[in-house]
Amino acid sequence: MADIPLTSELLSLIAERFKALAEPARLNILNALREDEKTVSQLMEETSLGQANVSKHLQLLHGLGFVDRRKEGLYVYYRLADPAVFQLCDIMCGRLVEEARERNELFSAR
Amino acid sequence: MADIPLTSELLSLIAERFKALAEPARLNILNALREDEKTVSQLMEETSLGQANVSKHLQLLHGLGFVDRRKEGLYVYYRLADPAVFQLCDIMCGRLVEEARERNELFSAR
DNA sequence: CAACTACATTACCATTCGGTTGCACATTAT
DNA sequence: ATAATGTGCAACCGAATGGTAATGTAGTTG
Repeated sequence: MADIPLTSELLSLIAERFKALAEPARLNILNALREDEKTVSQLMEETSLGQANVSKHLQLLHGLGFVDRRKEGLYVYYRLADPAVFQLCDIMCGRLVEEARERNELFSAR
Repeated sequence: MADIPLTSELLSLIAERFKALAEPARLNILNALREDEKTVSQLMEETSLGQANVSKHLQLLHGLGFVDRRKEGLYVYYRLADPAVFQLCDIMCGRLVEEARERNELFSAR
């Protein structure tokens, strides 16, 4: 983990970032943004979440630098700012995907 | 993120694993286990956490497969079971470490 | 101007979660 | 057997968190 002392402050900062990804709703939003930048309304449709809910999650992700925004007229477009997110998910899946694939419980027929 | 459909169930499973790392106390424990396997008592000393607290965190980490245990006499030795944890932290640090290094706020003099 | 739309913000509620206390269980020592 | 030690576990409490409803705000349209 680099050659840097893991002070309790640094551990808290790392934990804070993990916490942002520790929520299905936010992972869902980030995954929707993987394809393209999207407005809050579009994200509401794709994720089936309420407006205030999506907005709140986006504020959190924006505050931590996971997403950027761009206002255009009446709409606000959000886009990924940290592609490492999916690298993290891939690693996190790892054995998870293996197990799931074997059990064939979570995926549609392939 | 692999070529696998991200069902809501899978998103929940991924989020659950991120949540395990979204806590300074657990990151502290995992980091202590990086050097070597250790007993609950040793982990209590290194992390300055209460006994029941350490035990509870270890149960959670064990349930998700992040750590393994080995009972020897009166002691229980815990060890890392998923080295990917630190790979995740490294990535998660990324820009975080950069920013911190520049501000020189979080690290002792180097 | 007023009406409408897209989004942000606040307040509130229900749930979750980290930490502690107390107790139970297993193992070792006397 | 009794005492002492290491650990697990249930119950509880206060704080944090996700979701929602209501309200505010900026920008557009008529």
